[in-house]
Amino acid sequence: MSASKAIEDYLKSIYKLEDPQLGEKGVHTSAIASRLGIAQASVSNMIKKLAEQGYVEYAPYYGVSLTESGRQLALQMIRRHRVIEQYLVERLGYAWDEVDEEAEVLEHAVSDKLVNAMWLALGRPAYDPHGSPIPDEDGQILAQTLKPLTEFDEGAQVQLARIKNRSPEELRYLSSIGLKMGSCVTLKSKAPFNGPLMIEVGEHLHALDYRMAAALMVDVSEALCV
Amino acid sequence: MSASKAIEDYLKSIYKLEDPQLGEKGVHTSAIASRLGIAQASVSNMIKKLAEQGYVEYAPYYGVSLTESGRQLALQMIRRHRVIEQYLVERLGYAWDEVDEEAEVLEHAVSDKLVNAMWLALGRPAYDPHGSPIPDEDGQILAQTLKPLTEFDEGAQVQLARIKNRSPEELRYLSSIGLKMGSCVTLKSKAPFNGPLMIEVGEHLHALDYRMAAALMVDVSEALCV
DNA sequence: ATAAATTATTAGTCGTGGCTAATTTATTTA
DNA sequence: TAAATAAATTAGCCACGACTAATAATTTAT
Repeated sequence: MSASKAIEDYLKSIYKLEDPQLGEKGVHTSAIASRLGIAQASVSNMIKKLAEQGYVEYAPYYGVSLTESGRQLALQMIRRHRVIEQYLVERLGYAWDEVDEEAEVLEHAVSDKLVNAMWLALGRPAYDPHGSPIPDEDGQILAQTLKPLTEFDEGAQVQLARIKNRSPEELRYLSSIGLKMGSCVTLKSKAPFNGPLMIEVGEHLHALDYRMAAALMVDVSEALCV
Repeated sequence: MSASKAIEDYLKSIYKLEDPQLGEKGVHTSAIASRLGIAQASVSNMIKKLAEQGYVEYAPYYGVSLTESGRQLALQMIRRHRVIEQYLVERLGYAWDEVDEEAEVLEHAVSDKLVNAMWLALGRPAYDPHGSPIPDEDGQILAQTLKPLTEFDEGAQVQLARIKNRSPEELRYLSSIGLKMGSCVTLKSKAPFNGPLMIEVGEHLHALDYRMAAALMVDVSEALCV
């Protein structure tokens, strides 16, 4: 039998939570609960089931980690999500702030065959509309060497390569100031204490909240902008 | 709250069951059970819920019939299903025998917005890959004046306009003998007692089982073939 | 080292949507 | 008309995946 929507969502969440913290510790059930917006007790129960089915390993008070089988399933869901997003933008006129909601539902409904048909129709894209890499059919995912805009020094000229986890509203705002994938951004100044950044996008100056700037991932090899 | 997958499936089934028998009687719970492949007792319970929610009217031992709201929802599901099927064939290289299974799942996952985007991308098609009419956004559906091939006399030359409810295997067989939407078919002979029909499709002669022939809907205004 | 805070678990409940078995109601048929 | 058959319902069960409330275990801070 194939995994339920709930299981798919749990595995995807665990993957995303263990991704940044490089392997050191397991993912806490509380983190999963908060990410999925459900009660901790519900997570406890589900983790037990995931462990029984071989998707995760679990040690109480230490955390959860994905097994190979769990990681494969998580990556499959991420692939589905990102291919769908890219397809909606490229072929059905969606804007980048409209695709997440739709993909969140569709990823549980599409077959592998359909995902691959979309992926091929698009010419095997490597990235989704937010610049996130699309895992290939075997779950291989491109390692990106990106840094958040906030880590650059004043005066840096960089190219926008990816936007992480922003709400539709924030994405619309970023569009409205002219930002899109590949945009050239000049970092004019950084206010202290993680304050706002002043950035230049195509002749125009904008103040950007620190947390939003931290979601803008740009290429380390600067000066791709001409 | 929006309807669950189960409710959507029930309403679609009831719609399809009450469609041919023009309004006279209600749809029996046993018919619904057999169509959905579930137990009659389960249907009894669900019908109660559907009635509470205003989707159907129900009189025990008489039958179920859709209310206006139930009919709208059913037609919305049928529209989704058929738009998806047409999109898969036209834009993603699916064959007509492969689309039903995929659409059956996707119809519960796509938004109205996505269905309309697909429909517009296709140029507002009026029919799906099997020749079934696609309801418009308001649930209006084109009345077709088609008759099954079995009702024609020997010698009739007709054009294939629609194929009803055939399995993927049967659809593949029909493809393999050269039949597709719009194909010209000459009815050479009909064996008695609902026996097989001999038909000619592009110079080739084939014997066709009566029940399969009865699923081939052709245009009443014959001789569209040249 | 003990108190406080965090983390996790257990027990018991709920809604959804299936199931079987037993029963009731209608309809046929003999 | 009575018996057989068919159709529908009720009662009681199950799995899934959520919930709250109460409890237990582990860290962290004082």
